[in-house]
Amino acid sequence: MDAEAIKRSLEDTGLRCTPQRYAVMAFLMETDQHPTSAEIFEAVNRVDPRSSRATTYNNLRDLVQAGLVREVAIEGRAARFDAKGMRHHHFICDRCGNVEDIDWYDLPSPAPGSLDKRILRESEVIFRGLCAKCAPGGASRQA
Amino acid sequence: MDAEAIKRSLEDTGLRCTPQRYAVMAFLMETDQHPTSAEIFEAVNRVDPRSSRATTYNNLRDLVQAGLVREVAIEGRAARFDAKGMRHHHFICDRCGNVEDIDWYDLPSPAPGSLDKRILRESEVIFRGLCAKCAPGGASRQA
DNA sequence: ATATCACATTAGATATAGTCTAAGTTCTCA
DNA sequence: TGAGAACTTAGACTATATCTAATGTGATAT
Repeated sequence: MDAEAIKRSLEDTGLRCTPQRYAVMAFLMETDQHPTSAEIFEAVNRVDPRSSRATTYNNLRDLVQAGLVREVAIEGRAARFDAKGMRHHHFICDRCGNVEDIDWYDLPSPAPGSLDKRILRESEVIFRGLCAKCAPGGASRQA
Repeated sequence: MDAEAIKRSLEDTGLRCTPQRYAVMAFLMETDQHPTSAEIFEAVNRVDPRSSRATTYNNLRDLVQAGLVREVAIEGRAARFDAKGMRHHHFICDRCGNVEDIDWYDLPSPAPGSLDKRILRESEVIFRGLCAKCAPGGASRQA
């Protein structure tokens, strides 16, 4: 996605396209690494040092509220962030904490009645388990 | 589950059945509220003040490691804990952060290949969305 | 043009959640 | 009964994230 498209997607949600906000969004769209806020802060300031930690947090909050970014909480670790592009599920490794995207596929609804009145957010779910590196026989590097 | 059964389940995993640890486990088994560590600490000490915060955290860590308890991370909030009884999925409300159990049902695996070498943990997943209270028309109390 | 005002950024203080340390206690088993 | 392992504890510490108050920036009206 080009600069103009990012700018438009920001403004479509009522957010100004500031250099700092743009940098966060652009970085999230070009990576598939599900970075933490600290990693985003570093990446943005590596290119052109011009965003504070507070602004990085502010912008991440705004982008999540605007529905452009998803935050993924992980037990005992910093939250990770993911630009919402195409619908997809997530997989989090129980051992190293890495987050991976899983291509979208339809999941059946829970037993009728058990989710009455609840609105599932597009039925995107989080799977847990051991990633390729951490599974027995894998390279098993701790992240 | 009675006291003896809790004691046995602890010792089966190699953990001593201390009063503090027993209290944490018993509280988690009798509630369906997915409490935070602070709530567990308070509940335990309300009955008989005899556990420190550090011990509560230590025991929660031990119980999670032993596979008797599940920790559920939530963006921007304290982790919540859940005694693993019968297999079940989880639902987390995007608005109030409440966690609900969803009765177990089989989910189809992701598209073949997309999880190569990954090991799904029993295919229990976390759904996201709006709970009954927070959905439009619901009572909408913030938790 | 420029005044105004809402939106945005910033450094640093503060809050919250959770971990570590070092000392003491209790259990187990030889 | 003594030794070592497992456990508990208060309080210090760390990590993550939010808040505050001052400053900066850009859109709009006049």
